[in-house]
Amino acid sequence: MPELAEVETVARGLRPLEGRRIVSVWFGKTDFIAEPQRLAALLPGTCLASVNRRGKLLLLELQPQAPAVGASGETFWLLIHLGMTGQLVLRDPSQPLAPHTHVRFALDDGRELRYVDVRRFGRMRIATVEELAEIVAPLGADPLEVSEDEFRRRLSASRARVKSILLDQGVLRGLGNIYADESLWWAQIHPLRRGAELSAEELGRLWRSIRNVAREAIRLRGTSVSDYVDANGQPGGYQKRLRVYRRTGRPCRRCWAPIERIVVAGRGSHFCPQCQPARRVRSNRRSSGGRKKRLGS
DNA sequence: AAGATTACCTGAAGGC
DNA sequence: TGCCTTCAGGTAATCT
Repeated sequence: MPELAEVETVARGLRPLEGRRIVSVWFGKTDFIAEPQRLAALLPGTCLASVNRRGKLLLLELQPQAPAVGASGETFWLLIHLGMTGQLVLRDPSQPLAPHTHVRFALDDGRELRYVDVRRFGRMRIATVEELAEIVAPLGADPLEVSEDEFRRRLSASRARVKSILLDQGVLRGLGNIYADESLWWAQIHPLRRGAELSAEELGRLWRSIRNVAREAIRLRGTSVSDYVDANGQPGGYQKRLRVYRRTGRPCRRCWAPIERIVVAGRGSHFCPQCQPARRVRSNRRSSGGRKKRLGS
């Protein structure tokens, strides 16, 4: 599943192509492309000026070389969202086409950038500067750049399940099901807990967990559980580090209790029932006096 | 009206 | 063996 770390890895793999020119474009199925004609008309002859990422969205900046009739000549962006099974792979044109190859960008160095997507949950479109600003505006904070204070403020503003909040791209951009589950395990927070009921300490743990998981996942070039490969067709390495994701019934790496799976926000959610209690942990039985009083508002 | 649920899409895997 | 059902999940649309 392409999330922050996978898309970042793909972006880094495409960055060496900056300065390359797109010679021609070939299309297969186009039902996941916003305006295929616009792509077909605008892309050929453009120069790839930069490769960037915003959350899970890839931004390819394209510079027209000789402004065509009717074209403004200004730079524009090719936006690519890999959805769930999308792949962008650099290949030699002589290599056989993988099934579900839907777009091929022929480059001026003789190579070919291919978009492959079994389920076609991915999206592709052209955007002007103004359109790009509109598309990117609703996205939330970058998990690696957000301050701890800002993170706490954003999460405690919602009464939704913390798992849902982490998946909400308008709160944080780039987290998906895998890294949400993994981060909650490291922070020892149950996925059904509500954002507004998390303590400052719990939110601090979650903030740090997300940063560590995201950084480590990027370092290991993403998680490959089903389809994900980078721009060179290579799988990532973070699947070896997974603590809960798709480990239902297997022992928790911290306490040996069997990992459980429930559905939250329509997504399989994996957690340790012992390390990630559904209710806030009572501090200490022996300190008597029952549960701690919450500070009055 | 925020929060929860469903549709989209295809292949793998499990049940009988 | 083969057919049928279920599951996987990012996002937009729809429901409550």
